[in-house]
Amino acid sequence: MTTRRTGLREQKKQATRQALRAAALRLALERGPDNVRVDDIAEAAGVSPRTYNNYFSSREQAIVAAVTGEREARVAAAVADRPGGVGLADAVIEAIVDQYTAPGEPGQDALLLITTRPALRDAFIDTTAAIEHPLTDAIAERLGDGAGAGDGDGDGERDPHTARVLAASVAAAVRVALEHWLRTTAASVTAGGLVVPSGSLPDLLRATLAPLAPALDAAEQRALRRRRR
Amino acid sequence: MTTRRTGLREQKKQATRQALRAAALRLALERGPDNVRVDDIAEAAGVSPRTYNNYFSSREQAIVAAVTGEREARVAAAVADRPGGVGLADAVIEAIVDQYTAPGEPGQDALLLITTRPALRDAFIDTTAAIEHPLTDAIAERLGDGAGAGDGDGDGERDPHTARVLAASVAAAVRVALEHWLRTTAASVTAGGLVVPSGSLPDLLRATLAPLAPALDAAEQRALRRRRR
DNA sequence: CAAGAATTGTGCGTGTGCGCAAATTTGCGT
DNA sequence: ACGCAAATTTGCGCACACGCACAATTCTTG
Repeated sequence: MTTRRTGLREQKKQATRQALRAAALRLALERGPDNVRVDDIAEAAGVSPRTYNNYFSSREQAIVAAVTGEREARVAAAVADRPGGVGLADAVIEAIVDQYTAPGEPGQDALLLITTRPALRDAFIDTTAAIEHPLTDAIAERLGDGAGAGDGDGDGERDPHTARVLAASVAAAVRVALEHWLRTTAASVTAGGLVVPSGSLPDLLRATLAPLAPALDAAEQRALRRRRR
Repeated sequence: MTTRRTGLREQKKQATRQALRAAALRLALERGPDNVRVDDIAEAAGVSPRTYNNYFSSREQAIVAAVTGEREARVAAAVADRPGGVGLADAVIEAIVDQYTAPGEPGQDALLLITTRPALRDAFIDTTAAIEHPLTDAIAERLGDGAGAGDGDGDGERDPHTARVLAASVAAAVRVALEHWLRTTAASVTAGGLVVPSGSLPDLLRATLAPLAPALDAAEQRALRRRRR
């Protein structure tokens, strides 16, 4: 009811997407990421090279997607699941910290690979942009834009901008945090010789998102006041 | 003392960059943007195609750069020039409105061309990312991070994150505003048949940036309080 | 003023992104 | 069960982004 449009189509689609991600990561780990052609990935996944490009627009995207998974959807769900009692800022910040802290499946070697190669780091950072639209919907929901089931792109809401701006700002802040994290960890890797998994990524995320808390809470107060009217 | 590093080198560099921008826009206007190969642009600017790619990584970037110019530097300068009396939020918002309202040189036909073609619209939207770093420096300056002349990437400041996050958020908000503006104007163009230059872009920018004002002012208050200590 | 260092323009080759149109698969109505 | 419409895959082809090695020009230092 939520995401299935026809059932079998979407299922097969996700299957091939999954196969491509897995193949890309596996090959990138076996040989270096520079010794992997897109033809190899396509062949390993059992599809045509052209089909591969229908799913991912770059080789790095596929590799990174194997690690990030469906983080964007999980973030949105996490925001929606927080009880209404906590403030919007806390809800958003903690939801993000949760989703970016839970290592889930990513093997440490995959993360090392990503932090090492610049192209992969960039692709990993670009991933944060994907959380913007789901997060927009989640925030709009919490702000109580009562105007129906528009999926975020319609112009029917009371204030179309606030949710979008806040979501975009949060995504940008997360990107800033990841950039900083990748820079420092990369530096420490170069210096120490052994990988330092993190300088406490949760704390860094909280510190980076903190400046946005006033904006989030102010928007929530505005929404409450307007709704009460 | 500000931007010149060696003098003649930078001068020639800006000259070729300018030549490439101008050639790209001129050719894109004469023929359609789809009938312009990068070889043509390079030839019109008198450089090799390879050199062209040293300056712009896509054909659309070059065309759009002819219109946007050095907007990023002007935004930063505008923020820095506001008197210290006005709040940070007002300073940033009005500076941005000024720079995005002043049409400057862009001919209306060039703007029409950009709003029409999707690829050019995307490139135009991506331009907003460029204001992030200059804006970071300007905001950091206003927040009075007293720790020396670091150009924004050093870690020597008191709070390295706030300025970066705020600048990134502002850039993201501007991007949201431009996306909305381009969508609606494109729709009205399709509907009306004649181009509608804007539905008051300044007001749209102000409305889109408004949700960030609490964050900007809160950061300023924090900085003041910390500095007084 | 001369030699060295650094930066920029250039040619070449490779891998890749993507538009287009035909072929195949899937969903749905009857 | 069958056929029509929509969506997806695939092959083809072209233009392009980018790494690498090298030549030319400019800045620096003795």
